[in-house]
Amino acid sequence: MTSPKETAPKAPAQPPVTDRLLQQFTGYNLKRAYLVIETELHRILKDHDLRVTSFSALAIIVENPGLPQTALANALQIERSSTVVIVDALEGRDLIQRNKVATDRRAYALVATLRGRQMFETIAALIHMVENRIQSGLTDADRAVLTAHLRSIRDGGDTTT
Amino acid sequence: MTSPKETAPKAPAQPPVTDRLLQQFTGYNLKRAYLVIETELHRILKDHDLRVTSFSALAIIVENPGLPQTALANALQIERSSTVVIVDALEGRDLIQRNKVATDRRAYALVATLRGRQMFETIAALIHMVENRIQSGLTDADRAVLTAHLRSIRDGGDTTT
DNA sequence: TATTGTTATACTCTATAACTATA
DNA sequence: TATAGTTATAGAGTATAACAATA
Repeated sequence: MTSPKETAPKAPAQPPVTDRLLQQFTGYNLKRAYLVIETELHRILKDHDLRVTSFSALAIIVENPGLPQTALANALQIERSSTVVIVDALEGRDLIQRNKVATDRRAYALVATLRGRQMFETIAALIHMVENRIQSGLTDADRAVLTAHLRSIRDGGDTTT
Repeated sequence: MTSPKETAPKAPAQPPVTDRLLQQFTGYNLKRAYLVIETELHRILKDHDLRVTSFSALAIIVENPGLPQTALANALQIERSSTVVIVDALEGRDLIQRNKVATDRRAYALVATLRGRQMFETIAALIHMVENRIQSGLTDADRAVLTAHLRSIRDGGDTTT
């Protein structure tokens, strides 16, 4: 394998260079499949001036009204200090509010505004549409099998359901 | 749904906040499954002081000896100027070389050194092991189905093979 | 005039550490 | 003493723009 053809012919400029090896990996196929959805996700979020982290924050706040910033940081797996910027931005756009907590005057209770909930619902619907379109080549049975397999990989083997 | 329980109880600090919605998406399951492999990949690469982009660059150069930096930039989907830093680092560690091109004195022909090829092979073997371990819960048939499904998603529906 | 590689610079995202006000 | 949120700062990674050498 890998015959030493050290001499390069010309090398076209477009997308010629595919790395054969990486394509063998399931991880690579997984990534490529995920990238299809991620790209669509980015496109949708861009229309609403959100990045993935901001949208995740919004989603978490919508689904967990009243949580403090530290819990948000844990959920997003980022540092507390980094949430400040994100929360600032969401608050500045009137998508969420920092409410006072009666029992602990250090903490904030984060809640989504009506506007925030509406934007979240809108985006969620768009994502669902993308999902449906992308999965149009799969039957319901296929989809179930796929989900089971992904879960199996995620959990490190097993499942087989 | 989403009853307005705007009052927050206490909010535990650990990993309590799961966003129900995101978990419905296949894209999310895809991401979680991919993250399992990506995490392992990062761990392996860290041992060799490489990041994903650096390793991709090395892989591409190993598989396409002699390609110029512009082609590498295209393959990696980054700017030409950004390849300079990456190529500098790989060259500084004697993993690749910048060779002169007789026919075009502006360009370089990038080739991996023996050391670079060996490191690449070592890492590739480690990745294969991770793949095998992670897929241990899947039969060969399962794996084939999974790959077909991933391809289907990647190509935007169809395949059904 | 266009292209290869380079440099200088700026921008985005995140982490670290130090601070404040509470607890 | 510990914790919630904040600030200032630094770092990693990448893009943009201008440049020299060559085509």
